[in-house]
Amino acid sequence: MVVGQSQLGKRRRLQFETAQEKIVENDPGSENPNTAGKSEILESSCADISSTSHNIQPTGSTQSTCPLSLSQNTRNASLTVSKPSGIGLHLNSIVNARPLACPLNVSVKPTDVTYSSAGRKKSISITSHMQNNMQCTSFSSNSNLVENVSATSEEYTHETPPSCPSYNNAKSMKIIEHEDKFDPGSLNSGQTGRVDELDRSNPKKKRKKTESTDDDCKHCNCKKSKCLKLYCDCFAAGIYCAGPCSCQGCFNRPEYEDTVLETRQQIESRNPLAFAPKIIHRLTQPPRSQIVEDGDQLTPLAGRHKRGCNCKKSMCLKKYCECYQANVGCSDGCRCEDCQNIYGKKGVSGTIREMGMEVINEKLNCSFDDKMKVGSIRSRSSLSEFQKPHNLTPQTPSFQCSNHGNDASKARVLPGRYLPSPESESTFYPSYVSTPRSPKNSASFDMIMEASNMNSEMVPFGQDLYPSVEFMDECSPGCTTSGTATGHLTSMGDWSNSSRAQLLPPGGLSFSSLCPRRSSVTPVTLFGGTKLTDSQQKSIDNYDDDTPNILKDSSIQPNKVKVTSPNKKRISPPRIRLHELGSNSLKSGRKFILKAVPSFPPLTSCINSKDNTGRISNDPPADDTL
DNA sequence: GAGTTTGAAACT
DNA sequence: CAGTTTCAAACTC
Repeated sequence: MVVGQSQLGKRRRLQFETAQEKIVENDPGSENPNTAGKSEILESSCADISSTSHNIQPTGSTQSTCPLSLSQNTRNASLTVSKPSGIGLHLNSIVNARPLACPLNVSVKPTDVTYSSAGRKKSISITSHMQNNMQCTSFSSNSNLVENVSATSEEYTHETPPSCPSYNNAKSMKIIEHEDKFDPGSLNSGQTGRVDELDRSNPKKKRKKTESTDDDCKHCNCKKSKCLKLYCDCFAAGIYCAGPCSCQGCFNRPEYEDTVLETRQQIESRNPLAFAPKIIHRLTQPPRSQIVEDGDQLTPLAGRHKRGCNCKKSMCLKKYCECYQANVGCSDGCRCEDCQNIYGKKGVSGTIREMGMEVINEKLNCSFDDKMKVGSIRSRSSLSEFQKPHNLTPQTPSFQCSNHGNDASKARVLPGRYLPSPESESTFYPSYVSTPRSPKNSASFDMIMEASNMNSEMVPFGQDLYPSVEFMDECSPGCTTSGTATGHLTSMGDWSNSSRAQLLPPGGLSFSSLCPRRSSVTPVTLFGGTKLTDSQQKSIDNYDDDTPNILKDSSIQPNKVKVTSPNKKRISPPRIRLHELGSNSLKSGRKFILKAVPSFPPLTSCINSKDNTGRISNDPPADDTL
């Protein structure tokens, strides 16, 4: 068993978070002499876990795993996270930080979720299963994420930075108190951890080591930015600097959460999607023609860079190129010169997009509701299914509508598009955005991404960038395989009735970072079921530029389902590729958005057929017709 | 390990 | 919006 030091650092970071809980009660400024020892213990346990737990474990498992074992007070993983009050979940942190090679599989048992009090903090006992070499669960101190996970009662692959606590919300950040006081002016982040101190002396070594071990946890080496700019990988990823970092004068630390949040807001005010994932993955398996040879492997052009690169000299063949680094091909949006990106040269990806659009047109044959439902189901199932290695095999997904006799020809064409509420989706999307550094797993991961996300090439960016309503489905207990269905997203008021409700307090998720544009389920007619106009296409390419800031903040009130008036032109993702996942992946039905879209054309084939299959039968028919 | 190159981010 | 500067990662030696 080889445990990289970076991994140790990650573990330590986990330990950090848990330790912080205790520290908060005690003396935040004093170092706990026991911490190091605990850390070591934790590391050992983690190492054991990581070395042995490569398979996804049943959600029901109550054995504590690494992160949980970090808990100082309990055997079970007791992770105290603040209950966010509408503060943003920094999904990006999860997204970007996660290496493809080490997906974090976090399963949470709803029953394990408990609230310690009515206050902001709540204690959530979670059962976390590590997959591959995941060292820690990165809940980002964001209870929402945990909540969502719990709500799903479903194990899913959560792509998070293994060791880096994200500071999605200020409240949660406060929970995280480092065991030592940090002096931004004189210390670097490495000083926070004893375990890591040994590892941090040489950032470059660390970097190489990390690369060699597929350890993609963010670790910066900032000197001047104080880790408060996007230059800083940690900051950009929405995580605190910690163990592996060798930054100097770091303010990206829990102690300075106010500063961090303020800075973040400032940056977001400039660019609402500054913290959004840069790489947008495609939903479906690309055609053979879209697969490029990558050595012995075929690397699917699983996505593309959101904004595109601007390489001048690297020819997109080095990691200077963000596209290349992300293992995605360059697209027309790139301004690179002499592009030689092995994953796809500039201009090629445009073909993908065009193809996607055609598919969209073809697939828009299901009614909106059907699509949404299917999408929800698909997404849910996709998460559950794809998280399982055996399900990562590219299979021929079947569109649910078509599977049930709902051929495109039969299905009604519903030009409308719907924007899932940010609340519902943002929590997860980042989870599926991969980082490029683990090419060896990129294929499977991309599939996951594809399963969980709309093809960026095919849908407006505002859509595919985020998980969308479907993730609400993921979280919907009623739809989960675990059968802990309780909440119904259709009525947000039902939160209290379900574990999900408990987990997703009305208090609010803030997806400002991730879903600034999503207002809610909003029927739009932008795509009308026909070919996209140039402007429409352009909007796709510039999805992140037109998001009103207010949309970001609007998501702060999660308890309210943001039912956007149809007049509001939020482009919703055409769930065209939901079929790709295959009908068998459908676990149950959920009508989360139906009430939000009251005046929509009646559902028919897709859902009904789904009901016929007995998979989606729990929901009242009324919802379907809403 | 130091220095250089590179391109994103930030600034003007 | 374009040009410039700053920055840190990637890369080279």
